[in-house]
Amino acid sequence: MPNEKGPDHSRRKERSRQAILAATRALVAEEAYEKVTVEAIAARAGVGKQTIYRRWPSKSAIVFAALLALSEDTDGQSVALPDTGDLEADLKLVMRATAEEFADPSFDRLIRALNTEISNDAALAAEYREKLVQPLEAAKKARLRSAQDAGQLDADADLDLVLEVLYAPLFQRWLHRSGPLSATYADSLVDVTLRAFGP
Amino acid sequence: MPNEKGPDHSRRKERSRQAILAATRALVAEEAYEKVTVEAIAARAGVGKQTIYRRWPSKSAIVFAALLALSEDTDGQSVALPDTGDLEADLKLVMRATAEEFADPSFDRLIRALNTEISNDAALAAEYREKLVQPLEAAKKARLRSAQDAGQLDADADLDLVLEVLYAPLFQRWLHRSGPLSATYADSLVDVTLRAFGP
Amino acid sequence: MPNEKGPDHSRRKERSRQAILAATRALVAEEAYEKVTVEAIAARAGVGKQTIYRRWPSKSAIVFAALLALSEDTDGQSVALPDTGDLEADLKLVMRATAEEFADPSFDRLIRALNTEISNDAALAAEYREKLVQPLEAAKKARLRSAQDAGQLDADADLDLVLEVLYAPLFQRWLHRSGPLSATYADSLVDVTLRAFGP
Amino acid sequence: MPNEKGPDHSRRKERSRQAILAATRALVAEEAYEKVTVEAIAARAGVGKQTIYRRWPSKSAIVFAALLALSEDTDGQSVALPDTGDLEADLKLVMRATAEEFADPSFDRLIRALNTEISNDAALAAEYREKLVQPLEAAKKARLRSAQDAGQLDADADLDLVLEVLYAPLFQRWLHRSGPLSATYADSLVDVTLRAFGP
DNA sequence: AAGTAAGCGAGACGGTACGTCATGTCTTGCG
DNA sequence: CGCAAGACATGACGTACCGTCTCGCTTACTT
Repeated sequence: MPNEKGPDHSRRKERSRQAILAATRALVAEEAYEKVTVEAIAARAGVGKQTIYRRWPSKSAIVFAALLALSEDTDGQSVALPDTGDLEADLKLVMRATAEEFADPSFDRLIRALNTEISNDAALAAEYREKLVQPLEAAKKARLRSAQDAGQLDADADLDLVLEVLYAPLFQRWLHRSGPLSATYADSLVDVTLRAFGP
Repeated sequence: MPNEKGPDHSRRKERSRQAILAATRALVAEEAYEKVTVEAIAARAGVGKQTIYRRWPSKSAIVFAALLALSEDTDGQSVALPDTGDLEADLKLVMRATAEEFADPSFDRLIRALNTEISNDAALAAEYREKLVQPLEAAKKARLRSAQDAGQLDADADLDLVLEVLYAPLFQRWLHRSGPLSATYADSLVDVTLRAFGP
Repeated sequence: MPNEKGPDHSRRKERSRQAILAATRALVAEEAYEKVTVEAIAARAGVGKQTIYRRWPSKSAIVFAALLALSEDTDGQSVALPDTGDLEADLKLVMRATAEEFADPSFDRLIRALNTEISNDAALAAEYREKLVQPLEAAKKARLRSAQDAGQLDADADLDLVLEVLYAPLFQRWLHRSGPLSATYADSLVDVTLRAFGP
Repeated sequence: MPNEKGPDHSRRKERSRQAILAATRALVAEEAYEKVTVEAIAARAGVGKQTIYRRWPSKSAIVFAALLALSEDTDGQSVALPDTGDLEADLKLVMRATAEEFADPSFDRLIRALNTEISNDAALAAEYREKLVQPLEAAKKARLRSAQDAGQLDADADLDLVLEVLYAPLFQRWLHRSGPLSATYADSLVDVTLRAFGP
């Protein structure tokens, strides 16, 4: 039995909440992050500033929640990676898709904003890891473990390390804009990883 | 030919320039980056705000210049990596040193500030690559090329890719605080890289 | 003819009404008027804000109603001034009492609040005159008329003017804090008035 | 020798100060006082809000300063009342002028605002008395003293009281809108006063 | 005694203005 | 003449109230 004293305003709450998160995503996607103001979010969402500050303590937290909500929508489906039995093919598929994703300008701005926030706020970083990264990593590790069982990957390999070798170069290239995120590049990361951790 | 009309104010200029950069480094090292204000820098440096804005167009640029100046001081010495002939040993030495560096809190804040700026400003990112990253990468590649000549590394390996596999995982761990930056970890990155790109 | 559909909730209505007016008086008496908020009144009265706005259109109106209610309680008794036959003695009694009243701090704040409102809102001023001032003035004029009949006051005197000469100096001194509201002062106002309007 | 360390920015200061005071007077004259916002004053004056808050702590203080400045402009000339030797004629002239002044709508709003402030802030009231009221009262008393010397006024009369009897009824009528401020009314106040305090 | 509907407390909401803070520009007089 | 000092216009911040709007719950009357 829930211990809720007051009346239930959940319908209004939910409506304004969604309006705020949608407005935030729209603004972050279309402008530089520092130019996104809480006032602009409120105006775009058709909401008073106080309604925002009642729920979130800072712009970081709003942006974070906005992105979090985005992925929570698609939770059920996306947590499993393809497993055709061919590890190399499966990984290349995923890595090419990831590389393409980073190339989308509005996605780019969203993720840069997110990275800026979590880089400068350890608490947000922890929440980010727990809610977004870990579920995804669990799915990836499941695929790798299946590959280990099939003898396509060193059975003793540290899967965290495998994932880092696979993804970190792509991430760093994107963050520092230090090179093209081509399909070829995605493929070579898979090749390198398999050479390093192959049986 | 220098302008010989007036007195030589270059000494004052240089003195105030150094004071500003030092004050910036001190402030960025001791506080969260967003809390560092131009006014605080001016006050700490004993300088008028206009003297800062006359030289740099934005806070990003000041911070960037402050860090740039830091590494320019040690340019001559640091551009060469050790080359004992033992690639694995040399790399482990360097990687362990790098991992330790990231653990220093004031260095941590400086580099996080820098990363935030270059992640959100492509022009700064380009300058950063040109002035700081490329000289360092050139030195690293020189060491790798020496290893290729010695037959310790695949002669066809893409050295940019080698460097990414070596450094990007460490960088990502630090940025996202997703794991310890231990000597053991530094060593395994070298091991992985050598397995992937060994002859 | 009353609407006979529903039950009569007048008891609840009356109770909350009184609670609101009492809370308003208490707050206005104990704090600066601008710091009295509708929210505070509602909280103090243990009442929802809507219950207030259902009855009154503005804070002014509430405060006004609160003071109005205060004097309506004592209506029956207070509308007659003493008439001992000695005009001077009677007026001095009343004027001294008035002067003392203004000295009471909580009364002071209430009346200042009221004056602020009616000074800036002509409609409220009209209502104030009709409901509070005129009954009182009627009583005062009755006493003066009795004095005229007794030959103690010029039979042609404009009684409105007499009352102004008698009361306005006291009121202005209080409003502008431009001098003490002593019994001596009250007495001299009576003396002046009688000299001006005596037979 | 003044103890002023920094450079003298008095020209800019004075320009913005005058702009603020003028804008304040304009706004208070054209709208209800509660609807005058600091933001509107700043906008109208072409000035930042901070420039206002750097000088004055509250809206009251600005409005007060604005009105104060208004009368300080005309200080030199206005401090003397006419003295033709005919007290009654001189006073009627002044009282009629005063009554007319109160009828001007923009003056009305300004003075109502001022009265609201000084009624609710004792410190402001004191400053108001010192800077505006007392010089004026001194001038009025000088005229009355001249009348005493000429035997047109009781030599023992308390001049403060005389002034109150003369002006307070007019002021109260205006504040409470309790009657017309006609020339006839102005005249009767003079008549009453002379009857009360005549020789 | 149970049913019913008006009124209520609670408090979230869209807004407006507040007073503060940092930015980047402009001005003045000192050194 | 260049600089420190700092005032300035601008614009976002986060807070406080405003007056409006639901939401169950309470209450007083009806059946």
